[in-house]
Amino acid sequence: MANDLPLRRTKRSLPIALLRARESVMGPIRDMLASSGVNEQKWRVLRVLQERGPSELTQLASEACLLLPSLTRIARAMEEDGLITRTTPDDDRRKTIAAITPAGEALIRTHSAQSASIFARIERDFGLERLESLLDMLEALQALPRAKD
Amino acid sequence: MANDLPLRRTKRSLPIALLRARESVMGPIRDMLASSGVNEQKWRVLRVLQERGPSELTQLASEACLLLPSLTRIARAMEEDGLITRTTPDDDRRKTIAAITPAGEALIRTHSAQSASIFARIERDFGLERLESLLDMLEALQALPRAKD
DNA sequence: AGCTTTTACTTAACAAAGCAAGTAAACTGA
DNA sequence: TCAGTTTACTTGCTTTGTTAAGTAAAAGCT
Repeated sequence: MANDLPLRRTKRSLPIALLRARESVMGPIRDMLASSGVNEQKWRVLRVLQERGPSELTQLASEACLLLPSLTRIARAMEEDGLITRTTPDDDRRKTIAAITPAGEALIRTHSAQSASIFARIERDFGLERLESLLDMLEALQALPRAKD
Repeated sequence: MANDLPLRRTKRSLPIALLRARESVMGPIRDMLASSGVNEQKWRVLRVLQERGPSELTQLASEACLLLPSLTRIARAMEEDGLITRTTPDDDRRKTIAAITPAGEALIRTHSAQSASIFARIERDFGLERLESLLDMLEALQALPRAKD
């Protein structure tokens, strides 16, 4: 119905901009983790478990931005590496509760200074106010009602 | 050095916010494409070729946010599907030039109204000014100097 | 010209993403 | 109580991401 598409003139693509920004932010983190046997996804899982405490896999997947099939496999590997535990609660044996282990917490501690410095750098170069504003917008974007086809 | 980490109190994570925002934006597009045999990546390749015209694979990969090995496979599949052509220019036979075919353009046309309406919806719900501002910030974030470890 | 380096991809190998289908436990309603 | 549904995962399969190694053409150096 619009006789002029929004993308036509500016050529700026939101999906591409999000991809590139993500790559910029996660690149240094990937580098940081490269030596320690955990990847970005496992790092996210550890961080969520540390902050939220023991969690059901569905909730954990949602908070770590992983699909359940991915988390199933990642969690198994992390349990084998001793970074997390998985237990089935007696009151509902469909569920699996994941929890971080001392080894997992140690791994986070190992990298916490470096991780903090990466984000401090972004905060400094990008500007704290601007960063807060960006986070606000990203959250708002995410909260937008989903279009139905 | 900071005695209070920026992430501590707010708990807002830029990587996660970027992931979630991307999922919000791309979800509807993935749904739209689901029926037509092309995925998100192939869609990006088609869009770039349509906008920029015939392109070398390296440049195309960079603009479509793909690594070259991924693009190699995707381009082969798309050529087999008749969506693009690949030619080797005589003046530099290392290169491969990809170009969109009429069938590829037709596929874009098939979805252009729906795609436009998805972005129009975002523009309306999110606000045009805010969206422009978000794009500015994402570009600035991406342009930040990369931290060296 | 002949040798090395650089450029532009391709191939290979393996982990991870994404979708669909499967399983098993809990719930729900006759 | 028992079939049907929902919930919470798990498994299987294909494609993609990622790193490393390989190939072939062009460019640069002597």
